[in-house]
Amino acid sequence: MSKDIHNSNVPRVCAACEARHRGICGAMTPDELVAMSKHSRQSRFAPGEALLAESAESTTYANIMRGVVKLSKMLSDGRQQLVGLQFAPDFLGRPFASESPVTAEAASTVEACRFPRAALENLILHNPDLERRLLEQTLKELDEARDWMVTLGRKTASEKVASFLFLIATHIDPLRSATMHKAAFDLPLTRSDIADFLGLTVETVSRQLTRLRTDNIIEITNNRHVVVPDLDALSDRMG
Amino acid sequence: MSKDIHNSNVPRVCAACEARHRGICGAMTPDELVAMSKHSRQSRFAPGEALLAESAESTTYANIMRGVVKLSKMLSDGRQQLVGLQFAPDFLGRPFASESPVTAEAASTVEACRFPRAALENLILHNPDLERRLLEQTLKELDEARDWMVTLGRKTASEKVASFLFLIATHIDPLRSATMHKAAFDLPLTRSDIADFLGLTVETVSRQLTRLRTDNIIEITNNRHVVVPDLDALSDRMG
DNA sequence: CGGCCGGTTGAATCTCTTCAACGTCCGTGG
DNA sequence: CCACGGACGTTGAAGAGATTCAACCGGCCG
Repeated sequence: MSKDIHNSNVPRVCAACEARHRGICGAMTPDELVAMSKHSRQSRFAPGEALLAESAESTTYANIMRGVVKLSKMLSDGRQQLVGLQFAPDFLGRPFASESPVTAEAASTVEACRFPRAALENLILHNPDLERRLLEQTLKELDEARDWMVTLGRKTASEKVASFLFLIATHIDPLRSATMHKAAFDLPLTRSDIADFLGLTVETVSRQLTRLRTDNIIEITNNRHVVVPDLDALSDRMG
Repeated sequence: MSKDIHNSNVPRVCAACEARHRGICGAMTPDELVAMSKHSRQSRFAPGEALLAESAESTTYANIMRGVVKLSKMLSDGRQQLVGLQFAPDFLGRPFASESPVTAEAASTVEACRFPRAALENLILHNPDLERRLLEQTLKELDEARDWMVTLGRKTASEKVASFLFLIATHIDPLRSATMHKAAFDLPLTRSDIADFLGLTVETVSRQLTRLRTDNIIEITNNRHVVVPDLDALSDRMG
């Protein structure tokens, strides 16, 4: 976070940004950040607001600075499936394509740094590291998607819910260490979102959550706040 | 296919290769092909043979020249999920990582062009187009994975089987045009593989196949050969 | 206050799985 | 040569897990 402390060239917004040294911005020089920040604009999205629409034209990309974004796809009859969750400092948008293959909506309140497609694509031409970062994020998303395919295709309802809670517990706080055995967080998704993520119904999700609660694997207060006293006990339920 | 016809520098194996102008090789100059072909070696894999093992060290990458490769992941108790199918001229392997996150096995007889990790990674340093191709293939795989998540999470057994047949019908023959309404092919997967791809049991797959057959959506001979007289009728069953 | 959204719980239903039997094909070995 | 065993596939009957339908609760906003 302090690599730029002696470099007054770094734009103020970037110097203060959590994501400055991560995500694609981590591959940019101070000069490049200056160039980008001229085109970029920070904006805030309320839960439910769309950042990208499935198979719709989009002329901007974004970096997530805070909050959780849900990626989803829909069948013609309205059935919906969440195909990914994104957290800071993830890059949002489909490189080199004007159409996004997915819908992206703010799950919680989201702050994002948006910039035009062309600005990034020009920068890439001169900075191969940037393309490398994009490739690496895409590979990470591919790994996550494939991991989730196993959950969707082969796990039971209770294993799915446990897997979801574990995913959130380990991703929502970028600062928490991997060795901690306890976790506490607010669920960024409604029961209905969770159901769409897991390929289940709301009722099934609700039943499995109460079961995990009565089995003392988790505590729930206010419907949204979850405490996991022992992550190992939770992961034992993931199959 | 004839772009190299006046260029005697292109290695003979590459000039004859179906994938010469596609996949990552399409981004290589004749000189680069020469350099790569010094390190590469074509090999053949029988159905069931492994090309990569999940979370195992791997020092080679490969391009698929012919056949179908299945990518899979396994849970600790043995439950298995196929997370992707790859066809010529797909690139196989995880760029910039020594461990593959998935197992890759030949489904049908596969011919592949293998080369050491280092050879490709060195080449990438001098040829950004190559990295672009890798990014594009990764994005394509990500899109496919997310499409399949919808199938796994939200479709019924019969919709899943129809979706699978449609996927094979439209991917197994690289030459068929997208406008053709009829398709005929040999299934590259056993019923058990299909079940693992769809998150179902073999019995359910078998029942849904016979149902599609008695409904005259498909014809099956020899358990493996499938004729789809009307792809539109099939896609009506995909949900 | 009334209505709506998000969530939980119960009972009935249904889809898919499980368990079991059986058929075919094919390579092996007595 | 044919009998045997195993891999692959289909079909039937019983069972389990998730869905569907319905009722209900609490909080919030107009």
